[in-house]
Amino acid sequence: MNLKQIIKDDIYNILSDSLSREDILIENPKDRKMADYAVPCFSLSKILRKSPNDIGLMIKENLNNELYESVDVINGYLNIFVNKKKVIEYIINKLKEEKEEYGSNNMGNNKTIVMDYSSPNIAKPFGVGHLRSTVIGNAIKNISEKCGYEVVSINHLGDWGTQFGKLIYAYKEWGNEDVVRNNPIDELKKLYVKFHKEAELNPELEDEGRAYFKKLEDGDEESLKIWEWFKAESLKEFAGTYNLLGINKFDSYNGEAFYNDKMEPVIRELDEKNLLELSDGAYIVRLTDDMPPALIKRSDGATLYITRDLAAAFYRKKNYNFEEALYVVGNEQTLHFTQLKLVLDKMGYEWSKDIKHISFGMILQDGKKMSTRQGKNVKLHDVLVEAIELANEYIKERSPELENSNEVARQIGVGAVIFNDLKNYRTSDIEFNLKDILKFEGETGPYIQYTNARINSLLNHKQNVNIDYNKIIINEYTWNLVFKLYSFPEIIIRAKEKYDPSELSKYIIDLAQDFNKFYGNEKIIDDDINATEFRLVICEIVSIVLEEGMRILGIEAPKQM
RNA sequence: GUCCUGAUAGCUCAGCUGGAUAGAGCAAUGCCCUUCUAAGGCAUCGGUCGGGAGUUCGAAUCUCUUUCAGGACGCCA
Repeated sequence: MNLKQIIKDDIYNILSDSLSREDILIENPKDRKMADYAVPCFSLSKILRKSPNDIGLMIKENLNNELYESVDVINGYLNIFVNKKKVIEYIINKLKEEKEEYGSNNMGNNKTIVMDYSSPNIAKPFGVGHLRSTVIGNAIKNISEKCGYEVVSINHLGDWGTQFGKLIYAYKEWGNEDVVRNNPIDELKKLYVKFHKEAELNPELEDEGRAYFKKLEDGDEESLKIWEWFKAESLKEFAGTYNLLGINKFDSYNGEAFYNDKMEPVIRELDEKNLLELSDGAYIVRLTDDMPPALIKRSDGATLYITRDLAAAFYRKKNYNFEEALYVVGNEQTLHFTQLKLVLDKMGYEWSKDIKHISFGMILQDGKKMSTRQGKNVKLHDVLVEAIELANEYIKERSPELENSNEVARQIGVGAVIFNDLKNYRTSDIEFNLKDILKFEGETGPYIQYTNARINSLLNHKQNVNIDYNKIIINEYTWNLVFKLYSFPEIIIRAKEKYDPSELSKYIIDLAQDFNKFYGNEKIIDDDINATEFRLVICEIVSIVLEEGMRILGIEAPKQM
């Protein structure tokens, strides 16, 4: 049952002579007291040459469907209230039948999406910056799967490139094996920061860094050994952070280094297609006039970011035959991905259009970009630990006898951090603010978790008797809440189309708010068994959608808290 | 300098393809736990939607212009 579609069809049947289906708009009114659905008649007024009110009245008189409870015409709007009992009964039955499958669709059946996300840089701390890619990517993966897509998740580790040349140089110059072994990531970060500090005074160091990367690419044994060591330490440390986050399953961890032996054929093909051009000793591909060319090979012969990404794109197309390839990478890399697509397009691959840069806003500090080079990046692990500690304090104070409180504290603390990152529009920059992240009240992850835990405790009173819908009285709170559930499938589709988890987060917050209004203004359990059961069934189906929404967002749902 | 984003309440942000009195959360103030989890609910306070012009029945939303902030801009990723 698609109410909007039904309304559209009904109106179309009344007016069909003079207009097309697309001319009929169905809106969700801002003020729910106005209507369940509103049809503005202003644009129809031009086509039909009648006043909006007359059109509304004309539709109203011919509208005849038991699904509508009442129809009014006000200020040029046709306001429709649907038959609440019918819709509620429909939603309850649907959710009881489909359970967590509710909201799924099959738009992606037999289609594969390859997703490149998280992708932290080896030998650097896992910072809050990479949290965004991880969390947004994970949510989009779940949303896509909900839409029937096969998703291949790739953690494209930043484990290759000039930065390792710099790091190896810094380690050999200033590093100490024992010190690094004791506390690898922090020490490597110090070395990395020191390198850039020194390089500011002595720019020749940049050349040293490049030279070491070139050595690495040429297979220099000592450099490779150091690199492998750094990589292993990093992965060890990252695993801890991923486990805390609860996002730790990727189909592939093939990072940039994986494509080391897969770039030559790409370069050859570019050459064969006469796209390669020598410029200042480097190989470039010219794109459009108003865009800098893509640098394929440095003048010393070493490869670059885009070279590896080209090789990766071919590898993925060949191995996964993707419908879409999503790159969940920050805003600041827009130019890189525009260039990547253009190069593929110039090579004649029409699937370049399926490559999509899912960009997101940066995490700012004092209004500016956080920079690892300056040592400013905040470690995600520390933030998570702090959030979990705070959750523990809440638990000690409010539910001291809670079992497995450590695990619940982890779920809550992490839920707060994840939700904080997902609640805003994907492309907006976020100011890093520990105070906001550590807020457990209001529009937060813990608010949603708390709402669901509350429902869970109510459900102990359920008796599983059949509901007599004829005896049901539906008030404003009940109707708003159930009607909200009705729009969940649309929200999933919108989140997929926009590649934006915030569509879902906003919905889930709304739903939790509607539930808490319902809960706060209504006594759920009373002497009337039929009414009590009805309210409990509503609680039950709300919980199904809340939990499914949280699962998609990557937030765990403790049963008690 | 060129290009791209953005600017909505004291703060953080919503506002779907232009549509009915611009909405939440936080902060502030006042209520509500002898009744289902107060991480909650209710109420009050708070806005010339950065400025200016235009498009039209109608603009926070579209166009132009201007100011401010951030980002990107060949050998980093």
